Amino acid sequence: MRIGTETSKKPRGRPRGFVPTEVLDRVRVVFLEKGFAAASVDELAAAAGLNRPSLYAAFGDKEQLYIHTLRFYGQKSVEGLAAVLAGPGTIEERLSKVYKVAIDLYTAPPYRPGCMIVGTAAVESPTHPRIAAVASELLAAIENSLEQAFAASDLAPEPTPAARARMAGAIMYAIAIRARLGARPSDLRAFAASMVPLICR
Amino acid sequence: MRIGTETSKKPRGRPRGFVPTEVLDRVRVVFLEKGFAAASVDELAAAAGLNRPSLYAAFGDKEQLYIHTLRFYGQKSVEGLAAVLAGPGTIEERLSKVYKVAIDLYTAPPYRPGCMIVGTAAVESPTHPRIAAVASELLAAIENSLEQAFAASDLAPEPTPAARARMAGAIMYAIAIRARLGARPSDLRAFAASMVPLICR
DNA sequence: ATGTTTCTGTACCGATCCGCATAATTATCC
DNA sequence: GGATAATTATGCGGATCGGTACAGAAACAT
Repeated sequence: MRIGTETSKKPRGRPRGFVPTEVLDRVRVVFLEKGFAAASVDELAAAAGLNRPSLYAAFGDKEQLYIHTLRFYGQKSVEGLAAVLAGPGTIEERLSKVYKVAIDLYTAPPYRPGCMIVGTAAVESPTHPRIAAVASELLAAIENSLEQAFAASDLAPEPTPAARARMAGAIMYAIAIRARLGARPSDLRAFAASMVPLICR
Repeated sequence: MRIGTETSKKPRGRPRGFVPTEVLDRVRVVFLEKGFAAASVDELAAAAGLNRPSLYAAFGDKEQLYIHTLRFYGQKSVEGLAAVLAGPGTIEERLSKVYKVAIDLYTAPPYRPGCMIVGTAAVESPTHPRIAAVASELLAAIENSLEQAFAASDLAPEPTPAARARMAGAIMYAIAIRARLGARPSDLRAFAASMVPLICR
């Protein structure tokens, strides 16, 4: 099995008929809607546009495919978060932007899927420790990125940047859960707007 | 099918060999560990100590059994929350007690299961709207209970009790998620301890 | 005792599950 | 062109899935 996302120069045999990152992007949609356990490999292969053996050859079994997808999703999310936090404006404005972007993604029709980590990875943790480890890493990366932004801001030293980051993260997870349970985007925006000043006070 | 938890006086035929609430309590353990999709009816029946047909006759299909279990779990959780909030002490002390009780439940070995609503119901929401509805009701009840406690406290009118309740709820959901991902109880206690003064400020 | 009603237990159903064995296909290397 | 290497496509296979039919068992009513 070749690593799913590597890009070596000239492979020996027949070339792939697909782009691994595109496959992960299509598979993500299914995992995000149904979760790991309820998503069948048949559905995943159909969504990816290839057959089961190709999926297995490229990414391993269902758990490994899910982990590849989760890492792919999580890495892009963390990068997007860092990009917004590194942008212009006060820390309040940037945090508001973070929540705005997140709410748009989390409430995208027709699934209102929330966040893949909070919404689908958490449930598998007790029975799939490798999934739990990846999800924990990603949440730590998110909160680390938030902490750096707070540390670089001109907010009061108390609460500490770490405490603010954990709080901001908690609000994000709450948004993700409520989105997945069907909350309206307007309610989530109001929720975020009411929390930002409390985090940045 | 008789309603699972009713307690009529004198049923006509052969009496049940089980107590519905005890069955729900045993089934809850399996659902809490594996989630709805990954828990098989065979496992559930074995954990409950009865056969599949008896489960179906008493509670309906797997989704209805899960909903019965979720309501049973959620109602007891809401009652426990209200009891702690109605107890003695300042609002800070009572909120700390709420988190302490929650952390103990959420990190109970060997599964560190977190909360059934956040940890297992959320993932099914896009594909099982009835589960989503029940989960939303329960979260609303939790936040409503918190809001009443804040409204009855002597905290400053700003932030509003509703905002404090949503924030306190968000912290609780974050604790549940981190517990299910394997966080250590001591870290969760430190997290809760750092958040209580921010909520009650 | 007889009949009625309800629950229990066995056994089965078709469908779906995940993973792979095998063979055909398509590329590079010599 | 021939050999090698990697991917694709077909299809199977054992297991498990959720749900139920049916007959036996245990209570009440009369």
